[in-house]
Amino acid sequence: MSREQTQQTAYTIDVVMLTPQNDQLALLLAQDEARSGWMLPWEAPDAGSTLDNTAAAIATRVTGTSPAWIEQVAAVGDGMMHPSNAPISVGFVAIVPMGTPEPRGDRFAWFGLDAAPALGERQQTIVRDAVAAVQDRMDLSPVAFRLLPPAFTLSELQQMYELLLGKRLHKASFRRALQAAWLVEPTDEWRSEGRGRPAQLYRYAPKKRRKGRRGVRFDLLAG
Amino acid sequence: MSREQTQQTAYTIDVVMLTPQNDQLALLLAQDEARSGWMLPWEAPDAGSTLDNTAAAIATRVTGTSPAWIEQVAAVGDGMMHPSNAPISVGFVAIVPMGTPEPRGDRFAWFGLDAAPALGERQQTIVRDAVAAVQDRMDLSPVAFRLLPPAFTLSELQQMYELLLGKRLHKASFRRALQAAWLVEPTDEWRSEGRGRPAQLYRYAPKKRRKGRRGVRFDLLAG
DNA sequence: TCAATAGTGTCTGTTAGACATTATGGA
DNA sequence: TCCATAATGTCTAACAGACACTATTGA
Repeated sequence: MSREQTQQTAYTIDVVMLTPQNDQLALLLAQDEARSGWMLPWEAPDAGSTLDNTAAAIATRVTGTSPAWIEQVAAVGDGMMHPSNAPISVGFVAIVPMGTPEPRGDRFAWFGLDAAPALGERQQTIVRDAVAAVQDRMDLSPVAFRLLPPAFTLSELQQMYELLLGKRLHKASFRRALQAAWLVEPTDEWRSEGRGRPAQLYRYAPKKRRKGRRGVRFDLLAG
Repeated sequence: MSREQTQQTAYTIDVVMLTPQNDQLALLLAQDEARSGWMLPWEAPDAGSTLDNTAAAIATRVTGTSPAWIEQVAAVGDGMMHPSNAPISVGFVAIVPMGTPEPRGDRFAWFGLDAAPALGERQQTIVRDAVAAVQDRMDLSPVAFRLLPPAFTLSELQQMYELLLGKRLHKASFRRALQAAWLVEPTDEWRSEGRGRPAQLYRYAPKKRRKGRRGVRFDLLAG
């Protein structure tokens, strides 16, 4: 993120770091001294690193821990404002385990997704696409499990899915689907959480690989 | 695609153009004189154009007609060979209506996907991702309809879907799903295609918008 | 007539979602 | 005791896929 060179850089890598916080997603932003505002952490790439490596390095350096998941979202191009003067930026989403300590210094801070300050046009686009990408690709990747401690209750797991997907799920259906997918196994521990019946703890233990979804769906096709 | 400047360009836009041809997907390649081989059509961007506009312009110029669908696939980065010396390339997929005439000159040619000559590492990655992107996003976009003439038989439509998705579909289920989605309406014309009972012609006429797919699926989650 | 393709009806297994019920703790 | 939460069972509607059957043409 150094802007020592006033030189035009070829492109930047911008990372949208998300973490569960207070039952919603929080976004990590960096201070933009030049504009006395906030921005996504970004970097001009090192020659020789792959895009993914560079993005992962940014996430790791800023949060002090490895992201649970990181994936490219899209390249966003010209005609949009960006803290750099690079003609394009490649956006990444990273999901950071909950409870990650506040990033060092006051140059970074977490913001609730709804309470985040306005960003430049290009970074705003990247954030919007990043959240959509998480929700689209969630069910192809066991991200949720890496955001939880090794032992968790099924309610916690469901809440994590709901947070990442941005919608409520049906409890019985959720558990049936979990069981059918052979993803978790029960431990012999139970946890009492205030009121109500204690919940059994489970651990992530994928056993089977299922064939992809069947059939055709014409959902949303009418456009 | 001009390589007049030996200068390093910031990035390139590479377009994977696909069209139905002989019951399989065909890929449009350009001659690479410098390497006496073939390559994806690519271009260094104009300042001021968006990525999408540049990609669409490439597709239109090369094929002489507007693509039926075009979408960004991904940016592919460092450490991979590319006809340019740009550090990254942004890949796009374009679907071109069938029956598009051969591109002008002998600098371009269509190749069946399986019969295409080997490309550089980076472009090979882009082609692989492009085909996967078509198959992933097909059911969110009415691409298939734009590849067919305004009036078509349901068998033709199904074959188009099978071609784009790369898998066989069940006839009765396909038609039921079509009907449920209110996407087509019958005309009063019929077409006799050699043997067998003539098929009724349909036209694309989306009427309803359906809610997204429901529930959670944990398919493929065990990884 | 036979072969080939279009189009439809019926059955079955699966599953999402709704709802109800039991289980088990804390207040 | 009442309340809150966990966990599970049952019912229904929707739907994918299999299969069979009818319809209508060309050879």
